[in-house]
Amino acid sequence: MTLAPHRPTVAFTSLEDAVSILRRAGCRISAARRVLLEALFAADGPVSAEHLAAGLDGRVVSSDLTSVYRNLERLEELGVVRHVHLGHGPGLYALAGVDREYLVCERCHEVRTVSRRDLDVMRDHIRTRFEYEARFSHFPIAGLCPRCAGE
Amino acid sequence: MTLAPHRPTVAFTSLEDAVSILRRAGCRISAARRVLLEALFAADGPVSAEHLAAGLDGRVVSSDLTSVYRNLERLEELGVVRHVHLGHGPGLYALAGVDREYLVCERCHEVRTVSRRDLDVMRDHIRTRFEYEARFSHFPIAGLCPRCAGE
DNA sequence: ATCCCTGCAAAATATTTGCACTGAT
DNA sequence: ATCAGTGCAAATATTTTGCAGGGAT
Repeated sequence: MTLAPHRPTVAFTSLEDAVSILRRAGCRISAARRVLLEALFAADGPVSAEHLAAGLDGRVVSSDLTSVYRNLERLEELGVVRHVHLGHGPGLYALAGVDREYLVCERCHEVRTVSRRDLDVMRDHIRTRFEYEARFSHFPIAGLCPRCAGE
Repeated sequence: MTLAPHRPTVAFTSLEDAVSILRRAGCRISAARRVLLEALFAADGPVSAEHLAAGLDGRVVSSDLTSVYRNLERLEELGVVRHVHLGHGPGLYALAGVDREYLVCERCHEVRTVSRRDLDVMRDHIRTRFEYEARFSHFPIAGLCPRCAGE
């Protein structure tokens, strides 16, 4: 039972920046990799490997699922990609650079996006209280959204 | 992609209390169910369905995995059982009554158990800031433990 | 020319469903 | 006697691994 290892996020904003990171790491720039990066840049939220491989419903070219998994793993090692578990479905992947963390309602499954800064108070508290460096980008904060909490 | 619905936890301390809850819900008390409850009471932490079905390494009698899954689901609906995702492995089940929440290190995979009260400040903060009723019993707080944070 | 990476197939892991039978009520 | 629940088999969902061939360097 492994968790995604905590990787430092590398700064990059364009697809070509991401390509440079791959090059610097000694990776080859295959068509499959470029397409995957295109898909990740085109996605507007965290998406499953399956969805990425399918080409985000035709928005980008589709590709082989196994390669998508392998390349997501590689990109995650390089700090270019992250994945989050928003529920019981497949892991959802996104560019590591995006400043988003998540609150998920366990009743209506609404996903609320907040910026990293919004959870800094919590991280500070956990650091002080437990000496833990909390990361809310792999598991969301689950609970009840305002509407569901009020029944 | 579903999350475990947020169920109120019922108060119970003994196996017979749990059996009563099942009875009150109109459930039959089969051997499989009694054995599963025995296993849950015997477990000293969250355990996988597989481990429960295998009889916790011989500590209780083993049973059929499918029935274990079905009964865990039922017990979870009744608020007797909860499951938590401590990493990428199978979901881990425990009696809902136990006062435990988890911090998990993403580097060394150490699992630190804290009591619900220890995370109340966080819950209060999230309630005030986001109007969310956070629950840390389904997803742990992931991050880096003191040792791994210090490299 | 090298060998990293691909794409297919197959395996592995985790969980759910179908179905005929059995045992709790 | 009823029918909820069981236990087996099979299906499903997600992810990983093996391997032969192909493309980036």
